[in-house]
This record gives sequence, C-alpha cells and structure tokens, in this order.
Amino acid sequence: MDLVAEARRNWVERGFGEIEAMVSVTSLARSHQIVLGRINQALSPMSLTFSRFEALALLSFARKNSMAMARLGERLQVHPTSVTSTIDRLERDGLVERSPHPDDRRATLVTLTGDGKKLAEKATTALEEIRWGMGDLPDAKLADLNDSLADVRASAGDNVEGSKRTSRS
Amino acid sequence: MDLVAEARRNWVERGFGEIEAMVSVTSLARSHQIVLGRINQALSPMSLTFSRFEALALLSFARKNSMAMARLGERLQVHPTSVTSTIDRLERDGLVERSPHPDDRRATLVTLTGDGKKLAEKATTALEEIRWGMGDLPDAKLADLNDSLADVRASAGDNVEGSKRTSRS
DNA sequence: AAAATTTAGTTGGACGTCCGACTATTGGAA
DNA sequence: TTCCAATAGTCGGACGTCCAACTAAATTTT
Repeated sequence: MDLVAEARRNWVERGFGEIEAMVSVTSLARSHQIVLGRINQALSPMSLTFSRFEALALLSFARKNSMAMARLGERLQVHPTSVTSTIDRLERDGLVERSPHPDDRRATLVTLTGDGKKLAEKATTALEEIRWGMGDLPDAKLADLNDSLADVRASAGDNVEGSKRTSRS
Repeated sequence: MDLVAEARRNWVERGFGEIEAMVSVTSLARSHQIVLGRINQALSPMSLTFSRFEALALLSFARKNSMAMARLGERLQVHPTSVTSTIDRLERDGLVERSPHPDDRRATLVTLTGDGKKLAEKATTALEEIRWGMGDLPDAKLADLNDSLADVRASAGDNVEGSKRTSRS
C-alpha cells in the first residue's frame, strides 16, 4: 500500500488535525527523495552530485564564469559552510579554482576551469535526457506542480511573481 | 528576484530544453528545504528531528509500539544503515529500546519507551501547531499540491490510488 | 580617528543519507 | 541433508547540510 495513503489513514484514525498538511510534508519529502535520487544516479557516472552540479551551472552562467563564495551561497540558498565544502570538492576534482577577490580581501573568487565547463555541459545533457528526474510527467502536469510549489515558496517569503503561470501564459 | 524564476530565465536564454522539468526540480528542492527547515526548527526544542520523529510516530502506531528494524526501513523508505543510525540516537536519548526478535535471531525489535511515547505526542502537537511547516496555505491549495505530488510519486511506481483526491472527495 | 558592528570564509562537530563490505541467520535447492 | 542464496543488522567511509565559534577585513558609528 502507498506510504502516504497509509500515513493519512493512521493519523485520521487517531483523530489528529491538519491532515492535509501532514500529507503534504510526507508527499513532498518522498517526491524530493525520488527526484533527487534519479538525478544523482544520472550524475554519478561523472562523479557529480546535484549540489555540485548546481554550483557548476551557476558559475557557467556568471560573467567570466566566476563568482564570490558568498554570492554562490545566496544563489544556492545554502549555508556558507556548505559552500565551502562544495567548492572544496569541486576544486579537488579540478572543476573550479579559488582565487583572491581583487576588490575585497575578505572574499574568495571561484572560477570554473575548462574541465569544469565541459563537465557542466555534459551533465546538463544527461539531466535533460532524464527530464531532470521528473519521469514521464507531461509538461502540463509539471506546470500544475510548479504553481503549487510556488505557493509553498511564496509562504516563506520567496518572490514568486516570475514563476506564476498566469504571468507567463 | 526569485531564484526559481531566475533559473528559468538562465536556461531559457541559453536555449536548453526540458525547462518545465528543470523548474520543477529547483522548486521542489527549495520547497523541501523550506518545509523541512520549519519542521526541524519546531522540533529542535525537544531535541528531535523530522527523521527521528517519523520513526517515533511509526512506532506509536504499531502493535505493542514495537517493530523490527527492517520493517521500519521499509515504511520510512530509507536505507538499513539509516535506520541503524536513527535508532542509535533515539536509543541514546532513551526514547526507544532494542531487543532481540523472538522469532528471528537475525532481527532486532525496536520498542517505544514511555518517554518516547510522551515525546512523540508532544512533538505531534508542536507540528500541528505549525501546520507541519506548510505555512498558511489553505487546505484547498494543499490538496492541489498533494495531487501533483501524487503524480510524481506515481511516476516512480508508488501506488497512489489511496492518495488521489477523486477517490476521497 | 577609534571603536563597534557587519561581512567573508574556514574549521570542528552533529546529523541524515547512501554505498560497499562483513557477520549471522534463515530458507530454499540440489 | 548439505550447500547456497536471500535477509537482518552493523561498521566504515563519503557527502551534504546546518550550527557555533573563530580570524580577517570592510563598514558604520560615535
């Protein structure tokens, strides 16, 4: 039996409230696990993880393919220490390089290497091929999902104006 | 600017495909981060995490409040080693106890202690109060979200029959 | 100008997750 | 019955994430 349906049954049976919210968390966590699992599996042949891929992709979009650590952390929405550890591993694998920031001696600039740029492109192709782990869901379903997730993100203060379907279609 | 909207812009700008799927992953990961963050924050005063809470809750639903490790792993959908580490910490904190399985000498039975049962109830109340991290989203929006997430889970082979709204409303 | 505050990055530690490998036990096949 | 494959649990290791604490440098206050 489905785990989420079973969770619903268990909690309803015992008379708890906020069932819909409980189901949302359970389902969100499970979906996240499924999708991330597929993505990491697709990336594992090139010794990448989704976290590290995200950093590479972000750098590949940046002017001169470089960015300060702190800005990486902002964009990736992770703690500074997570940036340190992610960049440590990318640097170890020769995909990025650290250099002192020219204008701010506190800051460290991270730059994509040639290998890093090539691998980012290869990884992007691999992810497109598996539709970023979203299985065979048609774009229409994905758009519904994205609208719902935008609601969640909006509830945390994210500015989702540019993500709402109504402002695009 | 919203990070997901910016990701969309970056990828579209460079002519990549599967944009809707890419946005889904990005949005899913961010939503997961938001909701789990809220939940773990609500649980931290009682030295719990969502993972450990899930194990406690599952045991509180079980006959005699006990279950074999392997069954816990199945229900929680995590690797056996994750169960070991979760139960290690719960046992360290006196919330569960290990005992040999009476019918299978390979197996270990995990049983909720009195403290564990009390804490599980307290944690449940705390989570209800924050609507399981789903912010102020009305149930109608959550139901939409749950339907979309059921599609994702279904794409991975989860049996979501009991989770579809049509079979409940 | 000096002092207090903020910002950038790192280190050490805790947790959760997975994988590979290993021991013990069970259960089915030859 | 004996042998072999499957199952239960653990250990060591790799990663990603966060927090607290710390150094260095920039910025704001006074």
